Amino acid sequence: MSVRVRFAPSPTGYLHVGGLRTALYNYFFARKHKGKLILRIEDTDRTRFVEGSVENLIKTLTWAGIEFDEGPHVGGPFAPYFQSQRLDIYRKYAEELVERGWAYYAFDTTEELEEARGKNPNFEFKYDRSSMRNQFTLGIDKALEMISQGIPYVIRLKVPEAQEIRFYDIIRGEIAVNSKDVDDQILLKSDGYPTYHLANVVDDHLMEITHIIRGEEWLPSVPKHILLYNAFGWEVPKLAHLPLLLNKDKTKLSKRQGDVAVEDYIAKGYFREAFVNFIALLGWNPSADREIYSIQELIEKFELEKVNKAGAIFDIVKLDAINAKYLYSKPIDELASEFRYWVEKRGYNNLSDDYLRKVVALLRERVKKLPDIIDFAPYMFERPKHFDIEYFKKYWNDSTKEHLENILTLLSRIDNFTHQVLHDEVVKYLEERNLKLKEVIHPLRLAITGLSYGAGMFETMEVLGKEEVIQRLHYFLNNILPEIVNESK
RNA sequence: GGCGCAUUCGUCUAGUGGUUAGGACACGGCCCUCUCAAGGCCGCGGCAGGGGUUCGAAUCCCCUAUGCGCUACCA
Repeated sequence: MSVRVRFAPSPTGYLHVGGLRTALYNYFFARKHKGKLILRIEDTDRTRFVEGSVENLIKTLTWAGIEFDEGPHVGGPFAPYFQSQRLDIYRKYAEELVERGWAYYAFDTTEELEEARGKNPNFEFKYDRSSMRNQFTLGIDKALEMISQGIPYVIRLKVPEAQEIRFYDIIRGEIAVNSKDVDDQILLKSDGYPTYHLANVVDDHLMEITHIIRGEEWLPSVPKHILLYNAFGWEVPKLAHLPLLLNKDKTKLSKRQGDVAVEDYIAKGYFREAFVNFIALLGWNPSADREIYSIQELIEKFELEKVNKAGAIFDIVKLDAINAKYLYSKPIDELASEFRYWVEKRGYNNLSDDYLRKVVALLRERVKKLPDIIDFAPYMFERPKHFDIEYFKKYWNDSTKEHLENILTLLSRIDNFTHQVLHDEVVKYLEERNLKLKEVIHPLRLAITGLSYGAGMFETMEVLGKEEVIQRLHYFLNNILPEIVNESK
């Protein structure tokens, strides 16, 4: 039997990083086993629907490199997979359950339920079939009459009194729950929409899903699903409940404690390969001593059996480290063209491809993300406005000004403005006076960049170019230096 | 409260009865060095606790603790 798996998000806004990982594992599993990956939109809660989120979801999933075989915008025998467009199907199955005695009509209003719940503080509420308003207490004739009169009703699952429900989870092994702890779950809401449980079971069966790979938060509801599969006489798909992604404080990863939308990380400038790589390794690891994998390798190595049981904390420091590894190893040309996007976003237009290539080549080892280069080395994009006064104090002495002036003259005579030539000429100048490079290189850095850190100074000057370097030195000596001398007193 | 799941360095993890418990990130030190990085070397640091089973347990069983999840006409 060929593998068929699905990713079934709710269109409530954006793609959550936990959702991305679930999607990724489903994708890996499908590709590895040459199966199909289906996208199904679980939009059965009309109150939570956010306009445009489906498009957003698909866009982000595509960014991550996930391709679907069936579902919205893909086509296929079941397309479009919007649960909101399949209401009649769920209703039909819910009615069938009622007819066969596995479910029943109930008429309790929200207020009545709230009141009943109020009597049982601390979440001890369990729907009491024998005292609430439903077809058993009212009588089936009365119930049908009420329905025909248009009185709102729901269909609830008739959970057996005390029956042990066992199931096997690929990641967690054997799990047993007693049905006495399972509530009479609503299957069909009064607005005619199904709840997750019904829609999910019906669709997974109809769409011939072989493996359900989803988050651990669904584990407690598996018994309800098993009951449904049994009631319909359907085979239960293989189950695999993924460990949760956690905040630093080990609670379920959520907003308010950092960014949880994949789009936020795209906006920050993480590479898709790095982000996917990082997310994929949260809860699963193909080996002991490696952490950089291409999507193709992740697919080849993926094994559900090796997925961890415990939740994993989403640590952005590790993400930065992985992103940096990609930054150091990607081809310069690719980086440069991507860098143009970030640079122009900051308003720096008219920079040549060649210049961007050089800037990236020089600075990528010093930052974690491509756009970070702009903040790390702003002097590559505009002349420094601020000068680090502490840095000035540390390396400046009485003869420094004279040396800088001499070096300025020296530089203006160099035609082959490469870092090697610059280095040799400056060192020669210093050696003639028995001076060390560090006595002048720092003031030079301050004058040209304003900062105390950055790439090699000669390399930096080469990239900036002769004209720019000379102008900056001039400007510094004439306009800035008197100011800082004053200031540092 | 009930039910369920989980627990290896700070973090991500390797490990499936015999290992000096391995790696990566972070952190600290050294080297390199014009600064900042990168890189190299070294270091710090862990099997939640208690009982068993066994010649032998991070690995198997039980209990405890802790954490998390679920407990909606939300998914």
